[in-house]
Amino acid sequence: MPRESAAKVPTPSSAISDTTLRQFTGYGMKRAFMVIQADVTRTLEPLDLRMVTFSALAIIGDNPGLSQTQLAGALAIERPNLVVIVDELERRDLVSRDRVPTDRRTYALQLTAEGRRLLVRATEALRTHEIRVMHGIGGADLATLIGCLSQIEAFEPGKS
Amino acid sequence: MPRESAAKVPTPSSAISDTTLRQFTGYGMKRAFMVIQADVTRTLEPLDLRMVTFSALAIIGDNPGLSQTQLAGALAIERPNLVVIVDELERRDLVSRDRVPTDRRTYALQLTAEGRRLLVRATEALRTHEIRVMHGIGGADLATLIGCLSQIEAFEPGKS
DNA sequence: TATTGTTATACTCTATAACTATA
DNA sequence: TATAGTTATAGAGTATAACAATA
Repeated sequence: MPRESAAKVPTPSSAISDTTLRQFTGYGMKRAFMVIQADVTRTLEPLDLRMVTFSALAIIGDNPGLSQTQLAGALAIERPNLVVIVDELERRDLVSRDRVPTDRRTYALQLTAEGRRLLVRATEALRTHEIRVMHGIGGADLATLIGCLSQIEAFEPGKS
Repeated sequence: MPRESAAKVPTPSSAISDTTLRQFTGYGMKRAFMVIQADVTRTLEPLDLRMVTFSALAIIGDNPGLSQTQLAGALAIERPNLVVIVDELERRDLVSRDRVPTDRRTYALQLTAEGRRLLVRATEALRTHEIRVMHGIGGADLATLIGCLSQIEAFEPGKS
């Protein structure tokens, strides 16, 4: 890949090199994730959902009755920030906050019927879109990709 | 994976399921990227660099003389937000803003000698850390991973 | 008229401390 | 005393409009 112009001259028009960053898989992950994120945002927009509100619905759907602290942990966000999210979902009648008799400090979160319907619609829309994004990737490669991601996610700074 | 408790009872202690989200490769990418991001942040901290300031140094190093508009494009951030970043790098004497005689509106960005030294140190530190994070992934799988990421990055909403 | 860098500003996300009510 | 949810607030990060200098 020869340099066409002398050193210290700005690259002709807009062909900027990122060779140094490209050596890092983490950089490729960021670039790829930005594409996915943009597609997810676009897909959820007509349903008036953001990535985090969709994720909240999905986690509540998988764990009916869980507490806000547990949900915050699953979403990896701070409890204070979760409050406004659950506020919005409750206001839109997608989620209910039910008092727990055995511990009146906590709420048991549930999807409402409308919450369940919206979760199903959003999940199907995202599945369709993800297939398009991953379209060029073969089945075996996709399995390898998922395995690699799990491996990375399992990394702990302390070990090794 | 049988449910141990009756429906609508909070999950015992803290074993929250994310089955619905796990079907999406994008979710796995986000989780994996969060781990990488945390490691990168920790690695760059002693060098007083953030992800974005390191990336700026790397792009300037690969494209000496480029303009701030070009750098903003390469980093995918808005021009106004880049100004404060370049301000900081210039104040720390890592980057120079040189006037271009042929177009006195633009600056030609260059790494200083100290900027080059810091870039090398940071790149080596990150390389070591990335090897640890990717440690469990075989060579062939890593190549597949990188290929998949490129494929995803190349996705365009319009096509297909 | 268009573009580069800049300022001001606003909006979202995220993070922390402190409060209340319960345990 | 400790915990769940909440409030207030501050700090990042990100986005847009508008300006001065220059083309």
